[in-house]
Amino acid sequence: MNIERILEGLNESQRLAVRAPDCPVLVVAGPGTGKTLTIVRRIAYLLAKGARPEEIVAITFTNRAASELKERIRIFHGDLKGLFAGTFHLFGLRIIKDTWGDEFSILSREEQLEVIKGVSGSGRPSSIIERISRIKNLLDEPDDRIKKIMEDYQEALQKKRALDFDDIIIRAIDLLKDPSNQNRYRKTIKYIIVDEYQDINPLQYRLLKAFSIERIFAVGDPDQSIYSFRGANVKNFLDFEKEYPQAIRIVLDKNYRSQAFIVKASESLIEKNKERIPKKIVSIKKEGPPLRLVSVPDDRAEIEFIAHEIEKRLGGMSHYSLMRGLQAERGGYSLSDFAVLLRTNNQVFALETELKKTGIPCYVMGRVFSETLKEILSYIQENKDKPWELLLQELRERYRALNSLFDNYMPSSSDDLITWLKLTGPEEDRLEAEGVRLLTMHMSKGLEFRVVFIAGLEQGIIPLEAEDIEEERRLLYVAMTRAKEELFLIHARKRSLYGKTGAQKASLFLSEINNQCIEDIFIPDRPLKEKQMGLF
DNA sequence: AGACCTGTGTTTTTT
DNA sequence: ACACAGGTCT
Repeated sequence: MNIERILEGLNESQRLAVRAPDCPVLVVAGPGTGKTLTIVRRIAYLLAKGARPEEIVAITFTNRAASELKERIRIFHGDLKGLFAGTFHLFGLRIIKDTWGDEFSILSREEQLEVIKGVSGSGRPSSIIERISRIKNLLDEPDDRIKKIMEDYQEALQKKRALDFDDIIIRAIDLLKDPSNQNRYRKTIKYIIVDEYQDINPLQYRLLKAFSIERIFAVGDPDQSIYSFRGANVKNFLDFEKEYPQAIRIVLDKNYRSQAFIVKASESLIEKNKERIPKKIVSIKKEGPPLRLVSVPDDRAEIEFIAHEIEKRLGGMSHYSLMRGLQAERGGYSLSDFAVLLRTNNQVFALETELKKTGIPCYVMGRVFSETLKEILSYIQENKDKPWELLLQELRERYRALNSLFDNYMPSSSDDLITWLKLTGPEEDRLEAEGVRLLTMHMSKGLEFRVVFIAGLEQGIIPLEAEDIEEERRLLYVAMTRAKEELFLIHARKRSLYGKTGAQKASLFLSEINNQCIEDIFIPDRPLKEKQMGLF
Protein backbone atom coordinates (compact mmCIF):
# COMPACT_ATOMS: atom_id res chain seq x y z
CA MET A 1 0.00 0.00 0.00
CA ASN A 2 1.37 3.44 -0.81
CA ILE A 3 2.23 5.98 1.83
CA GLU A 4 -0.22 8.60 0.54
CA ARG A 5 -3.14 6.27 1.08
CA ILE A 6 -1.89 5.39 4.57
CA LEU A 7 -1.66 9.04 5.60
CA GLU A 8 -4.88 10.05 3.91
CA GLY A 9 -7.26 12.00 6.13
CA LEU A 10 -4.90 12.14 9.09
CA ASN A 11 -4.05 15.31 10.95
CA GLU A 12 -0.51 16.41 11.57
CA SER A 13 0.11 14.69 14.90
CA GLN A 14 -1.55 11.49 13.73
CA ARG A 15 0.81 11.51 10.75
CA LEU A 16 3.79 12.04 13.01
CA ALA A 17 2.77 9.01 15.05
CA VAL A 18 2.13 6.82 12.01
CA ARG A 19 5.48 7.73 10.44
CA ALA A 20 7.48 7.64 13.63
CA PRO A 21 10.90 5.98 13.27
CA ASP A 22 11.83 2.55 14.67
CA CYS A 23 12.30 3.76 18.23
CA PRO A 24 10.12 3.71 21.35
CA VAL A 25 7.09 5.88 20.71
CA LEU A 26 4.68 7.23 23.28
CA VAL A 27 1.38 8.43 21.88
CA VAL A 28 -0.71 10.45 24.28
CA ALA A 29 -4.18 10.14 22.84
CA GLY A 30 -6.89 12.24 24.45
CA PRO A 31 -10.53 11.21 24.25
CA GLY A 32 -11.99 11.13 20.74
CA THR A 33 -8.69 11.98 19.07
CA GLY A 34 -8.48 9.02 16.68
CA LYS A 35 -6.42 6.57 18.67
CA THR A 36 -7.56 3.39 16.92
CA LEU A 37 -7.32 5.08 13.54
CA THR A 38 -3.70 5.92 14.31
CA ILE A 39 -2.90 2.35 15.36
CA VAL A 40 -4.49 0.92 12.21
CA ARG A 41 -2.48 3.26 9.99
CA ARG A 42 0.70 2.65 11.96
CA ILE A 43 0.40 -1.08 11.28
CA ALA A 44 -0.21 -0.38 7.59
CA TYR A 45 2.83 1.89 7.58
CA LEU A 46 5.10 -0.73 9.15
CA LEU A 47 3.94 -3.26 6.57
CA ALA A 48 4.52 -0.78 3.74
CA LYS A 49 8.02 -0.27 5.06
CA GLY A 50 8.69 -3.98 4.73
CA ALA A 51 7.71 -5.50 8.06
CA ARG A 52 6.08 -8.92 7.87
CA PRO A 53 2.69 -9.36 9.63
CA GLU A 54 4.07 -11.99 12.05
CA GLU A 55 6.65 -9.47 13.26
CA ILE A 56 3.91 -7.22 14.63
CA VAL A 57 2.00 -7.76 17.86
CA ALA A 58 -0.82 -5.42 18.83
CA ILE A 59 -2.03 -5.84 22.40
CA THR A 60 -5.29 -4.59 23.88
CA PHE A 61 -6.94 -5.02 27.27
CA THR A 62 -10.35 -6.26 26.28
CA ASN A 63 -11.72 -8.52 23.62
CA ARG A 64 -14.01 -5.71 22.63
CA ALA A 65 -11.07 -3.42 21.88
CA ALA A 66 -9.32 -6.28 20.06
CA SER A 67 -12.24 -7.04 17.79
CA GLU A 68 -12.72 -3.39 17.00
CA LEU A 69 -9.07 -3.11 16.07
CA LYS A 70 -9.13 -6.27 13.95
CA GLU A 71 -12.25 -5.15 12.16
CA ARG A 72 -10.77 -1.78 11.33
CA ILE A 73 -7.54 -3.34 10.14
CA ARG A 74 -9.61 -5.65 7.95
CA ILE A 75 -11.56 -2.76 6.46
CA PHE A 76 -8.48 -0.70 5.73
CA HIS A 77 -5.99 -3.34 4.80
CA GLY A 78 -7.86 -6.57 4.19
CA ASP A 79 -7.24 -9.73 6.18
CA LEU A 80 -3.77 -10.02 7.60
CA LYS A 81 -2.56 -13.51 8.26
CA GLY A 82 0.04 -13.78 10.95
CA LEU A 83 -0.52 -10.41 12.56
CA PHE A 84 -1.44 -10.71 16.20
CA ALA A 85 -4.13 -8.40 17.51
CA GLY A 86 -5.61 -9.49 20.81
CA THR A 87 -5.54 -9.26 24.58
CA PHE A 88 -2.58 -9.86 26.86
CA HIS A 89 -4.19 -13.14 27.84
CA LEU A 90 -4.76 -14.33 24.31
CA PHE A 91 -1.16 -13.55 23.52
CA GLY A 92 0.01 -15.44 26.60
CA LEU A 93 -2.19 -18.34 25.63
CA ARG A 94 -0.62 -18.49 22.20
CA ILE A 95 2.87 -18.75 23.66
CA ILE A 96 1.81 -21.46 26.08
CA LYS A 97 0.08 -23.45 23.35
CA ASP A 98 3.15 -23.25 21.13
CA THR A 99 5.08 -25.06 23.83
CA TRP A 100 2.54 -27.23 25.60
CA GLY A 101 -0.04 -27.91 22.95
CA ASP A 102 -3.69 -28.05 23.97
CA GLU A 103 -3.26 -30.36 26.95
CA PHE A 104 -4.48 -27.91 29.54
CA SER A 105 -7.61 -25.96 30.36
CA ILE A 106 -8.51 -22.54 31.65
CA LEU A 107 -10.34 -22.52 34.94
CA SER A 108 -13.77 -20.93 34.82
CA ARG A 109 -14.88 -18.71 37.68
CA GLU A 110 -17.15 -21.49 38.97
CA GLU A 111 -14.41 -24.11 38.90
CA GLN A 112 -12.09 -21.69 40.62
CA LEU A 113 -14.63 -21.16 43.39
CA GLU A 114 -14.96 -24.91 43.84
CA VAL A 115 -11.21 -25.40 44.12
CA ILE A 116 -10.92 -22.57 46.64
CA LYS A 117 -13.76 -23.96 48.74
CA GLY A 118 -11.86 -27.23 48.81
CA VAL A 119 -8.54 -25.80 50.02
CA SER A 120 -9.51 -22.88 52.25
CA GLY A 121 -10.88 -23.28 55.76
CA SER A 122 -12.70 -20.03 56.25
CA GLY A 123 -13.34 -16.68 54.63
CA ARG A 124 -15.34 -15.72 51.60
CA PRO A 125 -14.13 -17.74 48.63
CA SER A 126 -14.53 -14.78 46.33
CA SER A 127 -12.30 -12.59 48.46
CA ILE A 128 -9.69 -15.34 48.68
CA ILE A 129 -9.66 -15.59 44.89
CA GLU A 130 -9.27 -11.85 44.70
CA ARG A 131 -6.41 -11.91 47.19
CA ILE A 132 -4.59 -14.61 45.25
CA SER A 133 -5.08 -12.69 42.04
CA ARG A 134 -3.63 -9.56 43.59
CA ILE A 135 -0.61 -11.50 44.79
CA LYS A 136 -0.08 -13.08 41.37
CA ASN A 137 -0.32 -9.67 39.75
CA LEU A 138 2.40 -8.40 42.11
CA LEU A 139 0.09 -6.01 43.88
CA ASP A 140 0.15 -7.68 47.28
CA GLU A 141 2.43 -9.71 49.54
CA PRO A 142 1.20 -13.07 50.82
CA ASP A 143 1.10 -13.88 54.53
CA ASP A 144 1.65 -17.41 55.85
CA ARG A 145 -2.01 -18.33 55.84
CA ILE A 146 -2.59 -17.30 52.23
CA LYS A 147 0.71 -18.88 51.21
CA LYS A 148 -0.53 -22.25 52.39
CA ILE A 149 -3.86 -21.83 50.62
CA MET A 150 -2.07 -20.84 47.43
CA GLU A 151 0.16 -23.89 47.55
CA ASP A 152 -2.83 -26.19 47.88
CA TYR A 153 -4.67 -24.24 45.22
CA GLN A 154 -1.83 -24.54 42.71
CA GLU A 155 -1.49 -28.23 43.50
CA ALA A 156 -5.18 -28.77 42.79
CA LEU A 157 -4.81 -26.87 39.53
CA GLN A 158 -1.81 -28.94 38.57
CA LYS A 159 -3.84 -32.11 39.08
CA LYS A 160 -6.56 -30.77 36.82
CA ARG A 161 -3.95 -29.58 34.35
CA ALA A 162 -5.61 -26.21 34.59
CA LEU A 163 -4.49 -22.59 34.68
CA ASP A 164 -6.31 -19.59 36.03
CA PHE A 165 -6.31 -16.31 34.11
CA ASP A 166 -3.32 -14.90 35.95
CA ASP A 167 -1.31 -18.08 35.39
CA ILE A 168 -1.58 -17.47 31.65
CA ILE A 169 0.50 -14.33 31.96
CA ILE A 170 2.87 -15.81 34.54
CA ARG A 171 3.62 -18.90 32.44
CA ALA A 172 4.03 -16.83 29.30
CA ILE A 173 6.66 -14.70 31.04
CA ASP A 174 8.52 -17.84 32.16
CA LEU A 175 8.44 -19.26 28.66
CA LEU A 176 9.66 -16.01 27.12
CA LYS A 177 12.55 -15.88 29.56
CA ASP A 178 13.51 -19.46 28.82
CA PRO A 179 16.69 -19.28 26.72
CA SER A 180 15.44 -22.01 24.37
CA ASN A 181 12.59 -19.73 23.35
CA GLN A 182 14.65 -16.65 22.73
CA ASN A 183 14.88 -17.17 19.00
CA ARG A 184 11.33 -18.18 18.67
CA TYR A 185 9.80 -15.01 20.07
CA ARG A 186 12.30 -12.36 20.94
CA LYS A 187 13.83 -12.49 17.50
CA THR A 188 10.72 -12.91 15.40
CA ILE A 189 8.59 -10.29 17.07
CA LYS A 190 9.96 -6.92 16.12
CA TYR A 191 7.16 -4.48 16.84
CA ILE A 192 4.88 -4.26 19.81
CA ILE A 193 1.92 -1.94 19.87
CA VAL A 194 0.19 -1.55 23.23
CA ASP A 195 -3.20 0.07 23.47
CA GLU A 196 -4.29 1.74 26.73
CA TYR A 197 -0.73 1.69 28.01
CA GLN A 198 -1.75 3.71 31.07
CA ASP A 199 -3.69 0.67 32.29
CA ILE A 200 -0.93 -1.93 32.41
CA ASN A 201 -0.22 -3.53 35.75
CA PRO A 202 3.14 -4.79 37.07
CA LEU A 203 2.65 -8.32 35.74
CA GLN A 204 1.70 -7.16 32.26
CA TYR A 205 4.65 -4.81 32.38
CA ARG A 206 6.90 -7.80 33.03
CA LEU A 207 5.45 -9.60 30.06
CA LEU A 208 6.27 -6.66 27.81
CA LYS A 209 9.74 -6.43 29.32
CA ALA A 210 10.33 -10.13 28.68
CA PHE A 211 10.62 -9.36 24.97
CA SER A 212 13.31 -6.77 25.55
CA ILE A 213 12.04 -4.88 22.56
CA GLU A 214 12.92 -1.30 21.83
CA ARG A 215 10.34 -0.88 19.09
CA ILE A 216 7.44 -0.37 21.38
CA PHE A 217 4.57 1.84 20.31
CA ALA A 218 2.61 2.71 23.44
CA VAL A 219 -0.72 4.46 23.08
CA GLY A 220 -2.87 5.75 25.89
CA ASP A 221 -4.04 8.62 27.99
CA PRO A 222 -2.92 9.03 31.59
CA ASP A 223 -5.95 11.24 32.15
CA GLN A 224 -8.13 8.22 31.47
CA SER A 225 -6.41 5.90 33.89
CA ILE A 226 -9.26 4.60 36.04
CA TYR A 227 -8.18 1.08 36.96
CA SER A 228 -5.65 1.59 39.72
CA PHE A 229 -7.80 -0.63 41.95
CA ARG A 230 -6.82 -3.57 39.78
CA GLY A 231 -3.21 -2.58 39.62
CA ALA A 232 -3.04 -0.23 36.65
CA ASN A 233 -0.17 2.09 37.27
CA VAL A 234 0.00 5.45 35.48
CA LYS A 235 3.63 5.61 36.52
CA ASN A 236 4.53 3.22 33.69
CA PHE A 237 3.17 5.78 31.30
CA LEU A 238 4.65 8.83 32.98
CA ASP A 239 8.04 7.11 33.28
CA PHE A 240 8.14 5.87 29.69
CA GLU A 241 10.62 8.51 28.65
CA LYS A 242 12.88 7.80 31.61
CA GLU A 243 12.86 4.14 30.75
CA TYR A 244 13.53 4.74 27.06
CA PRO A 245 15.57 7.94 26.86
CA GLN A 246 15.51 7.84 23.06
CA ALA A 247 11.70 7.72 23.04
CA ILE A 248 9.66 10.24 21.15
CA ARG A 249 6.36 11.56 22.42
CA ILE A 250 3.43 12.57 20.28
CA VAL A 251 0.24 14.15 21.60
CA LEU A 252 -3.04 13.66 19.76
CA ASP A 253 -5.06 16.63 20.87
CA LYS A 254 -7.79 17.19 18.31
CA ASN A 255 -11.10 15.84 19.54
CA TYR A 256 -13.43 14.74 16.74
CA ARG A 257 -16.13 13.35 18.99
CA SER A 258 -17.68 16.01 21.16
CA GLN A 259 -18.98 19.49 20.64
CA ALA A 260 -16.72 22.21 21.97
CA PHE A 261 -18.50 22.97 25.24
CA ILE A 262 -18.17 19.35 26.32
CA VAL A 263 -14.46 19.28 25.57
CA LYS A 264 -13.85 22.65 27.19
CA ALA A 265 -15.77 21.70 30.33
CA SER A 266 -14.06 18.34 30.75
CA GLU A 267 -10.66 19.93 30.17
CA SER A 268 -11.36 22.50 32.88
CA LEU A 269 -12.07 19.62 35.26
CA ILE A 270 -9.06 17.44 34.47
CA GLU A 271 -6.72 20.43 34.70
CA LYS A 272 -7.26 20.29 38.46
CA ASN A 273 -5.20 17.10 38.59
CA LYS A 274 -1.54 17.53 39.51
CA GLU A 275 -0.12 14.21 38.35
CA ARG A 276 -0.42 14.43 34.59
CA ILE A 277 1.28 15.06 31.30
CA PRO A 278 0.16 18.58 30.44
CA LYS A 279 -1.95 18.66 27.33
CA LYS A 280 -4.80 20.69 25.93
CA ILE A 281 -7.50 18.91 23.96
CA VAL A 282 -9.45 21.05 21.53
CA SER A 283 -12.66 20.23 19.74
CA ILE A 284 -12.92 20.67 16.00
CA LYS A 285 -16.69 21.02 16.33
CA LYS A 286 -18.98 23.95 17.10
CA GLU A 287 -19.76 24.95 20.69
CA GLY A 288 -23.07 23.13 20.89
CA PRO A 289 -25.52 23.62 23.74
CA PRO A 290 -24.08 24.30 27.20
CA LEU A 291 -23.81 21.45 29.67
CA ARG A 292 -26.83 21.29 31.92
CA LEU A 293 -26.02 21.18 35.62
CA VAL A 294 -29.18 19.92 37.23
CA SER A 295 -30.10 20.06 40.91
CA VAL A 296 -33.06 17.84 41.79
CA PRO A 297 -34.75 17.42 45.18
CA ASP A 298 -34.32 13.63 45.46
CA ASP A 299 -33.56 10.37 43.65
CA ARG A 300 -37.12 10.05 42.42
CA ALA A 301 -36.95 13.46 40.79
CA GLU A 302 -33.67 12.45 39.22
CA ILE A 303 -35.36 9.62 37.38
CA GLU A 304 -38.31 11.77 36.41
CA PHE A 305 -35.97 14.37 35.00
CA ILE A 306 -34.04 11.85 32.92
CA ALA A 307 -37.21 10.18 31.68
CA HIS A 308 -38.71 13.53 30.73
CA GLU A 309 -35.64 14.71 28.80
CA ILE A 310 -35.48 11.43 26.88
CA GLU A 311 -39.18 11.54 26.06
CA LYS A 312 -38.87 15.12 24.85
CA ARG A 313 -36.27 14.05 22.32
CA LEU A 314 -37.97 10.83 21.30
CA GLY A 315 -41.18 12.75 20.76
CA GLY A 316 -39.27 14.58 18.10
CA MET A 317 -38.41 11.28 16.51
CA SER A 318 -41.94 10.06 15.93
CA HIS A 319 -42.75 13.39 14.34
CA TYR A 320 -39.78 13.47 12.03
CA SER A 321 -39.78 9.81 11.20
CA LEU A 322 -42.98 10.52 9.30
CA MET A 323 -40.76 12.39 6.90
CA ARG A 324 -38.32 9.71 5.97
CA GLY A 325 -34.82 10.80 5.20
CA LEU A 326 -34.95 13.93 7.26
CA GLN A 327 -34.39 12.01 10.44
CA ALA A 328 -30.65 12.33 10.67
CA GLU A 329 -30.41 16.02 9.85
CA ARG A 330 -33.33 16.99 12.03
CA GLY A 331 -31.87 15.18 14.97
CA GLY A 332 -34.12 12.12 15.12
CA TYR A 333 -33.04 10.01 18.07
CA SER A 334 -33.10 6.32 18.74
CA LEU A 335 -33.18 4.91 22.27
CA SER A 336 -29.56 3.81 22.07
CA ASP A 337 -28.45 7.41 21.51
CA PHE A 338 -29.05 8.00 25.22
CA ALA A 339 -26.88 6.79 28.06
CA VAL A 340 -27.11 7.18 31.80
CA LEU A 341 -23.74 6.85 33.52
CA LEU A 342 -23.46 5.99 37.20
CA ARG A 343 -20.72 5.41 39.69
CA THR A 344 -21.76 1.98 41.00
CA ASN A 345 -23.63 -1.07 39.79
CA ASN A 346 -26.10 -0.68 42.65
CA GLN A 347 -27.18 2.61 41.14
CA VAL A 348 -27.40 1.03 37.71
CA PHE A 349 -29.77 -1.69 38.88
CA ALA A 350 -31.84 0.71 40.94
CA LEU A 351 -32.17 3.03 37.98
CA GLU A 352 -33.09 0.17 35.67
CA THR A 353 -36.04 -0.79 37.87
CA GLU A 354 -37.30 2.75 38.26
CA LEU A 355 -36.73 3.97 34.72
CA LYS A 356 -38.51 0.94 33.29
CA LYS A 357 -41.56 1.92 35.37
CA THR A 358 -41.78 5.15 33.39
CA GLY A 359 -42.14 3.05 30.25
CA ILE A 360 -38.69 3.71 28.84
CA PRO A 361 -36.97 0.55 27.59
CA CYS A 362 -33.55 0.11 29.17
CA TYR A 363 -30.54 -1.95 28.29
CA VAL A 364 -28.01 -2.58 31.03
CA MET A 365 -24.62 -2.80 29.36
CA GLY A 366 -22.06 -5.31 30.45
CA ARG A 367 -24.69 -7.73 31.66
CA VAL A 368 -23.34 -11.16 30.84
CA PHE A 369 -24.91 -13.51 28.38
CA SER A 370 -26.20 -15.94 30.96
CA GLU A 371 -28.02 -13.12 32.74
CA THR A 372 -29.52 -11.93 29.48
CA LEU A 373 -30.60 -15.49 28.89
CA LYS A 374 -32.22 -15.58 32.32
CA GLU A 375 -33.98 -12.35 31.46
CA ILE A 376 -35.40 -13.88 28.28
CA LEU A 377 -36.35 -17.01 30.18
CA SER A 378 -38.22 -15.11 32.86
CA TYR A 379 -39.93 -13.01 30.22
CA ILE A 380 -41.17 -16.19 28.57
CA GLN A 381 -42.28 -17.51 31.95
CA GLU A 382 -44.20 -14.36 32.80
CA ASN A 383 -45.92 -14.30 29.43
CA LYS A 384 -46.46 -17.95 28.76
CA ASP A 385 -50.18 -17.38 28.17
CA LYS A 386 -49.45 -15.30 25.12
CA PRO A 387 -49.35 -17.00 21.74
CA TRP A 388 -45.83 -18.10 20.87
CA GLU A 389 -45.74 -16.09 17.65
CA LEU A 390 -46.57 -12.88 19.47
CA LEU A 391 -44.08 -13.58 22.23
CA LEU A 392 -41.36 -14.20 19.71
CA GLN A 393 -42.13 -10.94 18.01
CA GLU A 394 -41.87 -9.07 21.29
CA LEU A 395 -38.54 -10.70 22.05
CA ARG A 396 -37.31 -9.48 18.79
CA GLU A 397 -38.27 -6.07 19.31
CA ARG A 398 -36.67 -6.20 22.69
CA TYR A 399 -33.48 -7.93 21.68
CA ARG A 400 -32.91 -6.55 18.28
CA ALA A 401 -29.93 -8.71 17.53
CA LEU A 402 -32.20 -11.74 17.65
CA ASN A 403 -33.49 -10.56 14.29
CA SER A 404 -30.39 -11.49 12.41
CA LEU A 405 -30.11 -14.75 14.31
CA PHE A 406 -33.66 -15.64 13.31
CA ASP A 407 -32.96 -15.10 9.64
CA ASN A 408 -32.42 -18.78 8.98
CA TYR A 409 -34.31 -20.31 11.84
CA MET A 410 -37.64 -19.89 13.52
CA PRO A 411 -37.96 -21.63 16.89
CA SER A 412 -41.35 -23.25 17.40
CA SER A 413 -41.39 -23.37 21.20
CA SER A 414 -39.71 -21.72 24.15
CA ASP A 415 -37.60 -24.80 24.92
CA ASP A 416 -36.47 -24.85 21.34
CA LEU A 417 -35.45 -21.18 21.51
CA ILE A 418 -33.44 -21.60 24.66
CA THR A 419 -31.43 -24.63 23.69
CA TRP A 420 -30.93 -23.00 20.36
CA LEU A 421 -29.62 -19.75 21.86
CA LYS A 422 -27.09 -21.75 23.85
CA LEU A 423 -25.88 -23.51 20.73
CA THR A 424 -25.73 -20.33 18.71
CA GLY A 425 -23.04 -19.00 20.93
CA PRO A 426 -22.53 -16.84 23.93
CA GLU A 427 -21.54 -13.69 22.15
CA GLU A 428 -23.41 -11.29 24.34
CA ASP A 429 -23.26 -8.42 21.90
CA ARG A 430 -25.44 -10.37 19.50
CA LEU A 431 -28.20 -10.06 22.06
CA GLU A 432 -27.81 -6.34 22.41
CA ALA A 433 -31.21 -4.92 23.10
CA GLU A 434 -32.82 -1.71 22.01
CA GLY A 435 -33.09 0.70 24.92
CA VAL A 436 -31.54 3.56 26.78
CA ARG A 437 -28.03 2.54 27.77
CA LEU A 438 -27.40 2.17 31.50
CA LEU A 439 -23.84 1.58 32.60
CA THR A 440 -21.15 2.40 35.10
CA MET A 441 -18.68 5.17 34.38
CA HIS A 442 -15.93 2.58 34.21
CA MET A 443 -17.75 0.59 31.60
CA SER A 444 -18.32 3.69 29.49
CA LYS A 445 -14.65 4.03 28.61
CA GLY A 446 -14.10 3.84 24.88
CA LEU A 447 -17.78 4.35 24.07
CA GLU A 448 -19.69 7.40 22.90
CA PHE A 449 -23.32 8.53 22.94
CA ARG A 450 -25.18 11.50 21.53
CA VAL A 451 -26.85 12.39 24.84
CA VAL A 452 -25.28 11.53 28.19
CA PHE A 453 -26.76 11.86 31.66
CA ILE A 454 -24.38 11.51 34.57
CA ALA A 455 -26.46 10.98 37.70
CA GLY A 456 -25.66 10.94 41.39
CA LEU A 457 -23.00 13.66 41.24
CA GLU A 458 -22.73 13.94 44.99
CA GLN A 459 -20.06 13.77 47.65
CA GLY A 460 -19.73 10.16 48.74
CA ILE A 461 -20.78 8.88 45.31
CA ILE A 462 -18.34 10.67 43.03
CA PRO A 463 -15.88 11.11 44.61
CA LEU A 464 -16.78 7.93 46.42
CA GLU A 465 -13.94 8.26 48.87
CA ALA A 466 -11.58 11.01 49.80
CA GLU A 467 -8.54 8.92 48.99
CA ASP A 468 -7.22 9.08 45.45
CA ILE A 469 -9.34 12.04 44.52
CA GLU A 470 -7.38 12.39 41.27
CA GLU A 471 -8.53 9.00 40.03
CA GLU A 472 -12.13 9.88 40.84
CA ARG A 473 -11.66 13.09 38.88
CA ARG A 474 -10.30 11.12 35.94
CA LEU A 475 -13.32 8.84 36.14
CA LEU A 476 -15.68 11.77 35.83
CA TYR A 477 -13.51 13.10 32.99
CA VAL A 478 -13.90 9.78 31.15
CA ALA A 479 -17.66 9.87 31.73
CA MET A 480 -18.05 13.46 30.52
CA THR A 481 -16.04 12.90 27.36
CA ARG A 482 -18.42 10.13 26.22
CA ALA A 483 -20.99 12.74 25.21
CA LYS A 484 -21.09 13.85 21.59
CA GLU A 485 -23.84 16.45 21.66
CA GLU A 486 -25.47 16.94 25.04
CA LEU A 487 -24.38 16.36 28.58
CA PHE A 488 -26.46 16.51 31.75
CA LEU A 489 -24.78 16.56 35.15
CA ILE A 490 -27.32 15.70 37.81
CA HIS A 491 -27.16 15.79 41.57
CA ALA A 492 -29.90 15.13 44.11
CA ARG A 493 -30.19 17.11 47.34
CA LYS A 494 -31.60 14.08 49.12
CA ARG A 495 -31.20 10.40 48.39
CA SER A 496 -31.66 7.02 50.00
CA LEU A 497 -28.41 5.16 50.20
CA TYR A 498 -27.66 1.87 51.96
CA GLY A 499 -31.12 1.95 53.45
CA LYS A 500 -30.84 5.45 54.87
CA THR A 501 -32.35 8.61 53.43
CA GLY A 502 -30.28 11.69 53.98
CA ALA A 503 -29.21 15.08 52.67
CA GLN A 504 -26.58 14.99 49.94
CA LYS A 505 -23.95 17.58 49.07
CA ALA A 506 -23.21 18.31 45.43
CA SER A 507 -19.93 16.81 44.22
CA LEU A 508 -16.99 19.13 44.65
CA PHE A 509 -16.09 18.34 41.03
CA LEU A 510 -19.12 20.26 39.83
CA SER A 511 -17.66 23.47 41.21
CA GLU A 512 -14.42 22.79 39.34
CA ILE A 513 -15.99 22.84 35.90
CA ASN A 514 -15.67 26.09 33.96
CA ASN A 515 -19.06 27.68 34.52
CA GLN A 516 -18.99 29.44 31.17
CA CYS A 517 -19.85 26.05 29.67
CA ILE A 518 -22.74 25.47 32.03
CA GLU A 519 -26.39 26.25 32.32
CA ASP A 520 -27.93 25.69 35.77
CA ILE A 521 -31.27 24.00 36.18
CA PHE A 522 -32.84 23.95 39.62
CA ILE A 523 -35.80 21.69 40.29
CA PRO A 524 -37.46 22.89 43.53
CA ASP A 525 -38.64 20.60 46.32
CA ARG A 526 -42.03 18.99 45.91
CA PRO A 527 -45.01 20.71 47.49
CA LEU A 528 -45.58 19.36 51.00
CA LYS A 529 -49.01 18.03 50.08
CA GLU A 530 -47.67 15.77 47.38
CA LYS A 531 -45.04 14.46 49.73
CA GLN A 532 -47.61 13.59 52.38
CA MET A 533 -49.86 11.87 49.93
CA GLY A 534 -46.91 9.86 48.77
CA LEU A 535 -47.82 9.98 45.12
CA PHE A 536 -46.42 7.27 42.85
C1' DA B 1 -28.16 -30.69 59.83
C1' DG B 2 -30.83 -26.69 60.20
C1' DA B 3 -32.55 -22.45 62.55
C1' DC B 4 -31.30 -18.22 64.19
C1' DC B 5 -28.54 -14.49 65.71
C1' DT B 6 -24.79 -11.23 64.93
C1' DG B 7 -21.22 -8.73 62.77
C1' DT B 8 -19.47 -6.77 58.60
C1' DG B 9 -18.91 -4.41 54.57
C1' DT B 10 -20.94 -2.35 50.92
C1' DT B 11 -16.63 0.70 44.20
C1' DT B 12 -14.95 0.25 39.91
C1' DT B 13 -13.61 -5.27 36.37
C1' DT B 14 -10.98 -7.95 32.59
C1' DT B 15 -9.34 -12.35 31.23
C1' DA C 1 -31.47 -2.43 53.01
C1' DC C 2 -29.15 -6.52 52.29
C1' DA C 3 -26.26 -10.33 51.50
C1' DC C 4 -23.23 -13.43 53.44
C1' DA C 5 -20.05 -15.83 56.64
C1' DG C 6 -19.48 -17.77 61.04
C1' DG C 7 -20.82 -18.95 65.47
C1' DT C 8 -24.12 -21.00 68.68
C1' DC C 9 -27.96 -23.52 70.00
C1' DT C 10 -31.22 -27.24 69.41
